[in-house]
Amino acid sequence: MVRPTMEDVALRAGVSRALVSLVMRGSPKVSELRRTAVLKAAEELGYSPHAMARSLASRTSTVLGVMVSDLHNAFFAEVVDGIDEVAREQGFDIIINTGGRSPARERRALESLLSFRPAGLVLLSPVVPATAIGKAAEQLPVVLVARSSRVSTVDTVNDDGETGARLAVDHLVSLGHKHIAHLDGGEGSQAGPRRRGYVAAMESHGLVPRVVSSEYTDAAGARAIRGLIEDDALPTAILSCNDFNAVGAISALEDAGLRVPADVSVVGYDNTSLAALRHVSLTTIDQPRAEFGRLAASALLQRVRDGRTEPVRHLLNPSLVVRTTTAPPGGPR
Amino acid sequence: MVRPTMEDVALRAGVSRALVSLVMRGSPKVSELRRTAVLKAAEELGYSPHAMARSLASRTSTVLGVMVSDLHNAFFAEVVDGIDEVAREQGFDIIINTGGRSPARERRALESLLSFRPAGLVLLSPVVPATAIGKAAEQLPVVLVARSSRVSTVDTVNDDGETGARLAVDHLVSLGHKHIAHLDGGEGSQAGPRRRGYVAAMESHGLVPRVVSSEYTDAAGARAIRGLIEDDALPTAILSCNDFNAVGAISALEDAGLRVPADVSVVGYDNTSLAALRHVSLTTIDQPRAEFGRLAASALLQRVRDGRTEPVRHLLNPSLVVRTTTAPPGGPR
DNA sequence: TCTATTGGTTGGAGCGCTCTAATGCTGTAG
DNA sequence: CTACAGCATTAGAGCGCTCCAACCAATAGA
Repeated sequence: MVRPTMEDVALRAGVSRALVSLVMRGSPKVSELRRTAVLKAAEELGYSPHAMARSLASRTSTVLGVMVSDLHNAFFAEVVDGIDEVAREQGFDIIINTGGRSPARERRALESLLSFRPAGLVLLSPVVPATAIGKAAEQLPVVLVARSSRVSTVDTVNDDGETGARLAVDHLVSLGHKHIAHLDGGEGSQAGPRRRGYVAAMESHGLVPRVVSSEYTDAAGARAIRGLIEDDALPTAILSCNDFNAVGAISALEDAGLRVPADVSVVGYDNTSLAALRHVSLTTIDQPRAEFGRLAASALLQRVRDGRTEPVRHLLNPSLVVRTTTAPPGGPR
Repeated sequence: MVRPTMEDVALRAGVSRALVSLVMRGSPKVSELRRTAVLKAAEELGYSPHAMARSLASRTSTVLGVMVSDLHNAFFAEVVDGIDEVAREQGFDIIINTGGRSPARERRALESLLSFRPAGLVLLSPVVPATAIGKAAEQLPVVLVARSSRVSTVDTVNDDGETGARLAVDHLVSLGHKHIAHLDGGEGSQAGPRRRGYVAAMESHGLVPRVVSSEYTDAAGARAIRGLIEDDALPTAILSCNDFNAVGAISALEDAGLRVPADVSVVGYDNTSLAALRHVSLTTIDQPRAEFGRLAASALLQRVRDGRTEPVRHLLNPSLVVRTTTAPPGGPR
């Protein structure tokens, strides 16, 4: 239950602690003889370096902290994949922490992450106030993903929600739809740009936008649809704020005896694995999630190693993924 | 970009470093006067303790390491919630790391986690060899979730897959089904117990078990169903190895013009959020995931703080969740 | 022969903290 | 007036490591 230290290895290999340190860090200025002796001793003792002591002594860190606001959302998993890929490539490790979508928990998660003094921090769709982010950014490089910021010291990586919404509207219009409603994401992150993009696109097509207030959940999507049906105000096409919402909308439509896409077309947003399920097969807007992660990690590493200081703002282009929930009004011909 | 140290706080508050340390750890033997002075100085400097230095000096850690084999699986998110809940309660933080279902990456993730010298380690459904786990267990308390082990030094938390499969079979039999096939999970974790439970339950009902080889994905579920249809060997009910597989099976059934549950009943396993979607509404077997996490964290903390040494084996009872994909053969009456 | 140079190796200081033992300082009893 | 608690406070060592400067052959150049 007690791990060997460098001292133990040094003793066993008959060299000094400093030499062991050099070997562990792969220094070229060690004779082959000593190197093998040290490695052998380390192996025998089951020694592996103490990352904290190392980082304390060297005043550097090879760890990137990642705060995931919601572990349940598969969106973040793919972003983390991207971060992990780049970090690993560059010899960095990542530690993850979760905030559970609550500002208080997220704050604590942030504190905890900071207490490890990582080289940098990636915050995935954080809900903490901007001031907390600004404070963190005073201490180390910070990148925000799926959340914008005016703080000039942090980098951001976002998708262009306006473009994404426009893509969806254009697709529906090209199929012949004129009555297209948007179930919006309320206060949710990125809901604003999507809503704006929808409205702008509708207007540019000379159509009347109709924004129905909703949320990022399937229950909310279903509720919104039931409301539309009650008001006898069902459009021929729906643009949901995200995939979950879209799936709820589809359920409610089917419950009401309507067929998708024959009677109503539905478009989601995010292209989660849910949308790709054969059973769901949702037309949706894809965001390059792994690319988000790669860019975030790269941005961090640029600051850490190349000492970049001017902020970077990545705005990635979403793309349309056509599956089987959209068709011309009146059904596929 | 440079964080203040205890020394800085001490200087500013006009006290010694040791006193600051006491205040930071909430020691009662500090006068109110000094305490407020120190806290004020800390606040002004934006000081927060350096977790690594602390853990190095105290030779203890308040961090639990969690290795998640696959971040994309929502199953793990809920287990982590449970771990987090207990850990937070007891003043521990958690750091997460991901292995991406590859033994090599997982090994590296393990190394990385160990290098932080956490108080204990939770491995969620790890795929690394047992020897690697045994080695880790020599250095700190280790708990395995969703993976069994014969290593006597590690604790385990699992669901009783045999019972779960039996629950599903009993449900289908009680509906009147006699031809029930199992799409199995191959080499997947926990696939064995589920398969054994299915076979035993079928036999105990005097029915002929039929195990169809499949995998834990929706594509595999669909493929298995297409195979059964081609062979003209479709049963009246299906027990899938997990929810994903079940959803794929349902798609393939519907593609073939069959109705679920009118023509074929389908039961999943895991009760993921997917199953709960109105659109899917899958009858499935629930595992108490958050409870897995809570038990895992508790087991760890017992070893860490109470010094327990005999291993603990938790085997939790799954339960049946009836939704709308099961009905008597020939359709609901 | 003496001085540089080079490559390998080492002692020691110090990273930011905790912990133990010792210190100073009251206040009360002898 | 000394003695002795009892409490708040502090100096100093040390956690496992890195890093710097010093050191020590062994070789090269003069």
